[in-house]
Amino acid sequence: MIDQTECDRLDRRRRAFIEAAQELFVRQGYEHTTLVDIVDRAGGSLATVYKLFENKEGILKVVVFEKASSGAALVREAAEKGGTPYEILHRLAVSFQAHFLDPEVVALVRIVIARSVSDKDFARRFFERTAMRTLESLQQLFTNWHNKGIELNAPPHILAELFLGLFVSDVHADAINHSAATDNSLDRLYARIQFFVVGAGLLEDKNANISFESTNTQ
Amino acid sequence: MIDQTECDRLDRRRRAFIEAAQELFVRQGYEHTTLVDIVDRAGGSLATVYKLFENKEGILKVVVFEKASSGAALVREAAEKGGTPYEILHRLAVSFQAHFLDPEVVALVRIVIARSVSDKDFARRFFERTAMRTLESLQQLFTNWHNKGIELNAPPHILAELFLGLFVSDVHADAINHSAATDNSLDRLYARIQFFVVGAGLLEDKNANISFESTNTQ
DNA sequence: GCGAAGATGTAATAGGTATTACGCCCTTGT
DNA sequence: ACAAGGGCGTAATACCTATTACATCTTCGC
Repeated sequence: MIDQTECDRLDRRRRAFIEAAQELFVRQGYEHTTLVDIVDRAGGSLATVYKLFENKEGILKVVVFEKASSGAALVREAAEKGGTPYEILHRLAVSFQAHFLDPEVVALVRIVIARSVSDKDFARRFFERTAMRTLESLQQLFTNWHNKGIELNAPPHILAELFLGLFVSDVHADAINHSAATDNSLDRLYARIQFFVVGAGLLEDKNANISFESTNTQ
Repeated sequence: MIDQTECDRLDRRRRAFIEAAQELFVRQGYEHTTLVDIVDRAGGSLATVYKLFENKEGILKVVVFEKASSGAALVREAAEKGGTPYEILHRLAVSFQAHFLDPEVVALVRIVIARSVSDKDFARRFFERTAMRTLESLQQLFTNWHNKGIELNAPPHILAELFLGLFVSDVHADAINHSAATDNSLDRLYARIQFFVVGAGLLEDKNANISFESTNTQ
């Protein structure tokens, strides 16, 4: 009865709905997007939306949790390449910056923020699947270094929070201000990495600890 | 015709509406608060709400912008008491922490966040009245120090952003996660101040730059 | 082609809420 | 005490949208 082609057809519809919903939620917010909007954009039928997602909130959950990912993989990748803590953090920062400034990620966070305000549980689950895992893996990274005898200026969990905070705060600002007031230049990124590394006590080469004029490129 | 008592009466109503609206917006969000909810809580009449605020959005704007304040005053206060940069920043951090963790401020930010997502202009105006002014005054503080010959590891505007970010990120987290996952202990605050001061290159006493075990109190 | 399972399009339902309209009643200054 | 202006309470309007119902059309194995 239900064979592969059936599944494919439904699945294509499903994907079309999800994509349309995501696009519209991002552009107008969840509350101001109607199911008819979604159907108009995705094609198909209202009845099918209800068959697939049960109700409007169902489609939101799928949109959000199908896309949500933690940064733990990025932490692992950066660590596996080896090098000094400075080098690893530098790589990680670049990769975090790329990840967290991806417009799709910002848009996703915007949706989640809007929803979280009136739905604690939604906020909690998203937080657990993303930031909390990233935090844990960062904390592990710092703990490993500490166990190897590398001195840190603060406990690993504090450093993990601070490091992730450098990027999450930008995402929040972007999401809330619609990227109005953010400077995402490389200069800024490097200055922040430098700042973090020095603050954490992870900079072996004290020469790099220089007055800021000399870091300007003009 | 319109005398003092008239004004007082209307004004009391106005305040009651604003207070009720704030309370309800905070608890259920702007979208899920009806004008009837507000009237039920504040007393008075729907007709009066429209007379005073024109429409629903009008009352939101008044609630938000009547309460919004920048942290510039806190920066000025902390700086005027004098002392080393370390001492000033420490004072400022404590005062920022108190300000930004005030439940009323968190709640206000929550309202603004929810609204900002679907109203760029609203977000921009709020940002300009609050964070931007605080940033400017922090930047001025760091610039003054730099002009006095104090070496900084990064340009003033980067440091200002980083310092404010330490607190704003907490407010955002609180607002979004409903204070679910935040640790607001003094230990954490002090570790963060220490981190910032070291990262910025503002710590004269290098002895304080110690491994974290020795800062634990057991 | 055929028939059934299921997708589609459309229309009806149902509930909610911003906004307006209007007559009553209380406050207030004289 | 009175007249009037203005807040009060309520009901009506108008619109929007989630959800359901249903009849029709497609698809696909056979």
